[in-house]
Amino acid sequence: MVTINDIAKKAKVSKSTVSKVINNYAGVGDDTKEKVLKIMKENNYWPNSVARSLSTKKSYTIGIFGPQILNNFFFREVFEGIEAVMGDKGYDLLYFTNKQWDESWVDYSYKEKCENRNVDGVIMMGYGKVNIAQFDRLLKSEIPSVFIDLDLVGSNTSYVTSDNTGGARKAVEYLAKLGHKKIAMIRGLNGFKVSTDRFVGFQQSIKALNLPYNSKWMFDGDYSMETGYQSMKKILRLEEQPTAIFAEDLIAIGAIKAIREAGLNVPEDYSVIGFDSIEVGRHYHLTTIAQDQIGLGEAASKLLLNIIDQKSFSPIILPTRLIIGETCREI
Amino acid sequence: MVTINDIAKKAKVSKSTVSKVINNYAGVGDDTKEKVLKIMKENNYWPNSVARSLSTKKSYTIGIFGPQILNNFFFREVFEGIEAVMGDKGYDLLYFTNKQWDESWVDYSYKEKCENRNVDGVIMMGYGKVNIAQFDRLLKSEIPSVFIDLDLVGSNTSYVTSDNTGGARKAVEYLAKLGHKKIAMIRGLNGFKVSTDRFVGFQQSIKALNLPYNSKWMFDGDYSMETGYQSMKKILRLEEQPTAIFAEDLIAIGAIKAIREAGLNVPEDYSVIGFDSIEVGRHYHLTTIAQDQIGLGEAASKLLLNIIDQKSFSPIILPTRLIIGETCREI
DNA sequence: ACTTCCTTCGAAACCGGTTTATTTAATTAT
DNA sequence: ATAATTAAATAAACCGGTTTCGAAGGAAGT
Repeated sequence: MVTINDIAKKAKVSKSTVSKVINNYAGVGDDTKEKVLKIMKENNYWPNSVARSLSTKKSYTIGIFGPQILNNFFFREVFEGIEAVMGDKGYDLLYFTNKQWDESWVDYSYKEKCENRNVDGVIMMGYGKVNIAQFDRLLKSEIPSVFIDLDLVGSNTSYVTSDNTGGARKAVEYLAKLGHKKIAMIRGLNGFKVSTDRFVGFQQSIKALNLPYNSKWMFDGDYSMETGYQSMKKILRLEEQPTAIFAEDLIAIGAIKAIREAGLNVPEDYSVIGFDSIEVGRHYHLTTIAQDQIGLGEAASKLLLNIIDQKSFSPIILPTRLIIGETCREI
Repeated sequence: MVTINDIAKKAKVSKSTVSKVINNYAGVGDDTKEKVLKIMKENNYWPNSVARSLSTKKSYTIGIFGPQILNNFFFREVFEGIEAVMGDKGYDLLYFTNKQWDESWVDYSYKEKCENRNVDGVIMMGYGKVNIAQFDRLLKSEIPSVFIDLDLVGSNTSYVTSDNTGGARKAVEYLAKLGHKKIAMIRGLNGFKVSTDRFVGFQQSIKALNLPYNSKWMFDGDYSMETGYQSMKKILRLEEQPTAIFAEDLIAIGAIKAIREAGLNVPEDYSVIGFDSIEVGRHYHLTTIAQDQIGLGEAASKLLLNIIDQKSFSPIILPTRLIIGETCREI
């Protein structure tokens, strides 16, 4: 690897002078500058980021924490949005794997991992509301951080999320507009803020529109087809039947599967409306409340860059959008 | 951030002693060691990876290059396999974004970016066969690298891929077993090795089984539903019709869409067999030749670790597997 | 011709670690 | 008691950069 010393030697100048050329600082004569640039070019030289970040404390690296986000339909798209914005600004992305730290030795967590790698900021995603104490030290630290879908704020922390409550209201209002009154809801993990918010929105609309609320129509589990499938099977056995199901996309798809297996159909026998708008849902022509996943990633990135520059810390709430597919009908 | 100097000061020893404790080197008395460890723990201290990698040349970071792999169904799963193995071994993943380099200034490419970030090795994926000259400098460098689906070897380079030729043969043989003789093939990007290999396997089987080959049944495009959709529309207009279609999953799904739009059905009117086994295909109950995406990521990671340790450089070819769904029928 | 003021450049310290070589202290051998 | 050996600890150099500060040299002012 060619270093700044090699360049200095070849150009017969000091490394400080080379450094000034690299950073385009003043105080270097035109001739010298040109000579150094020429030698840099000839040797394919580029200053080593690691060494540089050691002294500048700026690494042009953004850390990403998220358990199992790579095999998650939703977060993969968010990741894409992050890449777009961060790549544009010259940042690379450091994905922290879930390596086994010897927790007994030292309380080594998000904050320490970020400091350890000198990341300029970090995006946190895929975390629930439970056990948020684990983020305490990060929130109190100097490290700029943005949470996705978890409303945490701190000295250098903010968050980005979709308008989950409003989105859920939209879903209920749409179903109501189609004439549905008896609406079931199957939601994902109870400890996750997003699902709680959607449940709140659901209840708000039920109340506002004066629709019946039946606790037997409420289910939760995880964000899987299996949850939808099993919950729908339970619904199918109920005496008092709902006419519509509201559930996150993957869950909704599982529900549709159960409905079809029972010899019934969507939207003839049940209307189903999803939430998320993941790619798979489109193949089912699922009517759904769409989030803007890529937009979430982009917004999180822009917010993080703003925090890094100490310009703005305001949380961002993105609107949702009703996408009419073929899984709801008028009754 | 607490540094080695802070610890040294608090423990009243030199930083070299602390370093020896950190690395568990000999030459430190038991009492001293214990004292230093205690102070490290009390201060949540962990040695800074950046500084460390500057002197050791080992960063515990693996670079990942891949244009647009995040919005690609296939590579996202490969990524998951990489995370599993690398995370286990204590490596984090550095995803290189496609920032705009000023190419006019210096020939700054894969090799330089890797050196620049001190990555211990790099996994390259999503590249075609065309323009492989861009990898020349990387192949000749010291940087351990593994290509996925591109058969490049070098002083510290090897590759991992699926048995695409054999997989394609399996597809044709299966269709032939079901009685199909007229088989169309729609394949992805012409410049990509994987598609070329699959085409070779296809032709081998056609010849071996003495089936008719019709160049009008051969299409290429990219790895998209649109390619499948458009190609299938052309097939539907052909005078001499094939009875089966072989295409990569996403393309196959596009073809199925075109078939259904034409008022026909799968497998009644056409049998369709895919290649890849991406998650979406499962929702279509697609019969397909499955690759092991996660296995590819795992194999690439293990191979890379072997190259880093200078233990083994042999390319790895993973077998494929026929998954029988509901899109092929006997005729 | 002498001071003053820029401009250009390099020496040295620094970032937070590792590593080599050397000093210091304690132990063993003679 | 002295020399030789060993173990423990540190000083200093190093990794590849940045940054501060002072020196050297030339131009301008008087």
